[in-house]
Amino acid sequence: MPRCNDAVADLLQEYADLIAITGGEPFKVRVYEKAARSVGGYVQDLSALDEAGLRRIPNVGQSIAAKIEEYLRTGAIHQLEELRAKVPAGVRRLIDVPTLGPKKAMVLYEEVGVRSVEDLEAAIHAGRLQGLHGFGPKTEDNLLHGIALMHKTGARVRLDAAMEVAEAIVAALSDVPGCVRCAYAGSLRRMKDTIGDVDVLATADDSAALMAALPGLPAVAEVIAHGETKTSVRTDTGLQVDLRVVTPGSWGAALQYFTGSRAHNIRTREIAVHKKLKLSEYGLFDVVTGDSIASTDEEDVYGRLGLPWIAPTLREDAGEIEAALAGALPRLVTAGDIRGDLHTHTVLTDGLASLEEMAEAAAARGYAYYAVTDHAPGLSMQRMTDAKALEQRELVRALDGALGGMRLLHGIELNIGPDGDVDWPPGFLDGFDLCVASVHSHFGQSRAEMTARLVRACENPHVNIVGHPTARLIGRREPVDADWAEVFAACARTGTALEVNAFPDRLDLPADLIRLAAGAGVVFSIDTDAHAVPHLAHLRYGIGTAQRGWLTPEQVINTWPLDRLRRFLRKGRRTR
DNA sequence: GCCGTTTTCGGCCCGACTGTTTTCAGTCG
Repeated sequence: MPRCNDAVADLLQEYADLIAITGGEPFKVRVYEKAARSVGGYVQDLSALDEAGLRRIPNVGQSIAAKIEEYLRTGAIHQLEELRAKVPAGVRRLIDVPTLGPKKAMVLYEEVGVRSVEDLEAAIHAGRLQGLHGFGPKTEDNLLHGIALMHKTGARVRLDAAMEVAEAIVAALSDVPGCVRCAYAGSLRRMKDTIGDVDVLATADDSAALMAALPGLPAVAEVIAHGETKTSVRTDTGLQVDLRVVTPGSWGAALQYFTGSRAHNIRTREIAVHKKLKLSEYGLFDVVTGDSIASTDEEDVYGRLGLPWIAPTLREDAGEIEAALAGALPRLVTAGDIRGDLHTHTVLTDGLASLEEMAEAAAARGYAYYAVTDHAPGLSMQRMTDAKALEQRELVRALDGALGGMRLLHGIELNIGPDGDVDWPPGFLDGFDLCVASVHSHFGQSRAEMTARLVRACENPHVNIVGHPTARLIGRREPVDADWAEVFAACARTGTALEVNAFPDRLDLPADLIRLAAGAGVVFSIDTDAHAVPHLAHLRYGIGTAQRGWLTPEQVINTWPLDRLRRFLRKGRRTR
């Protein structure tokens, strides 16, 4: 189940959306949005807090604390219910369409009677928006494109959202009497960047108790199918969950089968056929005698096929079978290899926690080093100044080594301007231990412009890491268009690392581009881009993405010892 | 509705971009 904080954050965000749609006070909208973010990123669980505790959360005052209390006590907020009564749920979903905000959503609802995204699409095709003030032909095109983008990701959900649901269900089912083992499989175990449905596998001698338990879990809204060994449900967030139960002796074969991918499974079954064997979810069998040869664990199943165990993140039939047969599988980077996070924020710009709080949490994760990289002034809304950066540096130096020996690096997240230049001149950049540089604007440049822009950033002797290189937001913004081969060549030539941003709505670079870049000799930094303490735990998604890109620890700069990392960060600088 | 080197009221991030306008509203980051 999502944390209570997340549920409250969702409600506050919904309240903000509904105020905006109904034309409420703009300041009020921002306050509720800020409160939602603060609550979502707050370390302590809300349900453990009293009124005074709630009010200590930034941007939560008397009124919002009262609403949170009401929710914790009754499960609802009456002011929110009143707004919900005024605005159909589908109208709120309209603002999820890129380029469609609250104002236009309300016009569409009041003037044309549009009550959902589907209504909007139909209205555009029927020409019912023509003549409507503020809706010209270009707007219609943009809306249709936005809707198409939404449909493309379709019902797929973000990796972290699926993970939360899966982990809660696995935990609950593991406690069911008779359950021997339980785990999630499918695309979630392969760490794909979006998840269509959650596959859960369990073993038990008698499946009945597990079949009965799943529909009764609190997050379940609807039972789609209900049989003896398979039950499918839909959660209250609309995510489909399939539970499959096999006997304990079939665990390995079933886990292999349900982890997939389909293409990988076809390959492994072909190998079985050539060996006069049959591979199914129940085991690996001798075709002639029908005897079970292997089934209890995955290593055994792969081993009897003549293969080493293959990490789930590689199972896409993207060369892993050939590599396995040749004994050439990579030693994949793991969370345990990571010595530090090199892209993080604090309250100095748009983070939610102080430098001390972030650093303490990083030290608690056992990091040897940790870089603070707040936004540079080019992102004007963040109001960074030279003085603020220098002041923060003193704080960083004072804390350096003080938290369990963890070394602190003072970094910055620069903005790569339209022409590839960055926020500060070389003289000022010399003072930072490292510079991440990212695209935050002008996403629609042509391929030639964007390529030149990124190459120029790499050629800057102060730019160490290109942050979230494609700038995609999963389901919301397409990656920028660039000649990636040229960009990767520039990275390799100049000693510039590419980021594997672990934030679940980014996962950027994406895995396919990671493999291409690695082939060009590029090195990487797996970072969380954390804006709050809980975000530091997103590292796992960056690790999963890096593994899907076949990365080894050697190719990841933040697995390196600090002295080696520092040599890399020196790049083409004049000093240090 | 929150907050405080502007401190219990008055201000709240702000500039770029787009599409639609003919001077501006809406959206985005």
